[in-house]
Amino acid sequence: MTFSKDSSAGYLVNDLARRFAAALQARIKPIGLSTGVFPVMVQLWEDDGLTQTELVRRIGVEQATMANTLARMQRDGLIARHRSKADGRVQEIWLTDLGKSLRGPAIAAAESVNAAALSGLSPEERDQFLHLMTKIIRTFDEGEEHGAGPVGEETRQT
Amino acid sequence: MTFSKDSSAGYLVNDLARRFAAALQARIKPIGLSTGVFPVMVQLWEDDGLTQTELVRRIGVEQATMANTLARMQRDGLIARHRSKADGRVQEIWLTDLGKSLRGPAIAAAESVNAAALSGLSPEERDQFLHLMTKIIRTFDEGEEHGAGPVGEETRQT
DNA sequence: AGATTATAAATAGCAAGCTATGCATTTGCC
DNA sequence: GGCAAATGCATAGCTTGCTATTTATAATCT
Repeated sequence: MTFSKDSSAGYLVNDLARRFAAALQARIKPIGLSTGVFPVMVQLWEDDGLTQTELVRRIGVEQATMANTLARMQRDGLIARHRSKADGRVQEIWLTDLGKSLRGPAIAAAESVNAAALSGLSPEERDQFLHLMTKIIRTFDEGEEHGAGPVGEETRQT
Repeated sequence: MTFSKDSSAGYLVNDLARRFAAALQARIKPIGLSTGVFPVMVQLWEDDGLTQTELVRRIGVEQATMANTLARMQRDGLIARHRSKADGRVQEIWLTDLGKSLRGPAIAAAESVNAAALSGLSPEERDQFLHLMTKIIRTFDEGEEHGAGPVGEETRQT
């Protein structure tokens, strides 16, 4: 019984993710961004002044990961954090002028990566691909809902 | 102009990879394995005694990443490293008895993750999905061949 | 043979993900 | 009003990836 990496969805997804990340990194590093920072910027370009909790909710990363990412972003002059007057626990995240200015080139870079990566597929295949991924993500989400469903943890049938 | 994460291939692939990794981690952690170690084990179960360079070639991770992963694997008693007599620079990587013993459960875990993740797709859709990923990976590879092709670096058209 | 070049592996240092834990503030309840 | 529970962030410490550099051993080229 051989485990073939070329027919394992998990293996291929992981491989693909690393390639996408490397390609994006190559294109946005010159303008001072990185892959971890990118999704946060996307949200802030959409809605500036979000709280950390809201960013966590939208991006789906752990709170601690977000805290660290925001710290690097502040260090690099992309954002500023201001304590909320309404609630002393909350930090509001605001883009700096620098951060705002990167929107155009950054989005162009990401779209160019997507376009290049999918350039070997027909338009129908591209739709199929996005559709299948969305469907699989939904399956994962369902697993979580009913507390450890099919994807979460092994359904023990001892 | 809005960048929608739900229609960005890169965004979805990254999301999916994290979910696959988390699901695999949940299943193999109990037997003492982790996601980074898994691909190395798969190769060694196939061909024990490989060199680090050969593992790097087969798995497609950087040499430094492999060196660190192997160090952890040795620390955790999964492998042993022996200097080659033929070439004093080379380290041969051999599974310990513990390492060998994990093959069955580990592969079962990985296959169960794949099955669960794809459980919402029809058999045709699953084939499609694997096929599309393979095709995209090939596109990335072509990019590298002719030194910075479409996916590697931006074709500058100033 | 000796100097240079090439190759195998290790190490340093960073990013980005995770879990677990701690600290401060707010909310809710009596 | 005051205390317990909840909430928002930060910190510690780990894995897994990366680039760049260093060290040791072979190979190659006069």
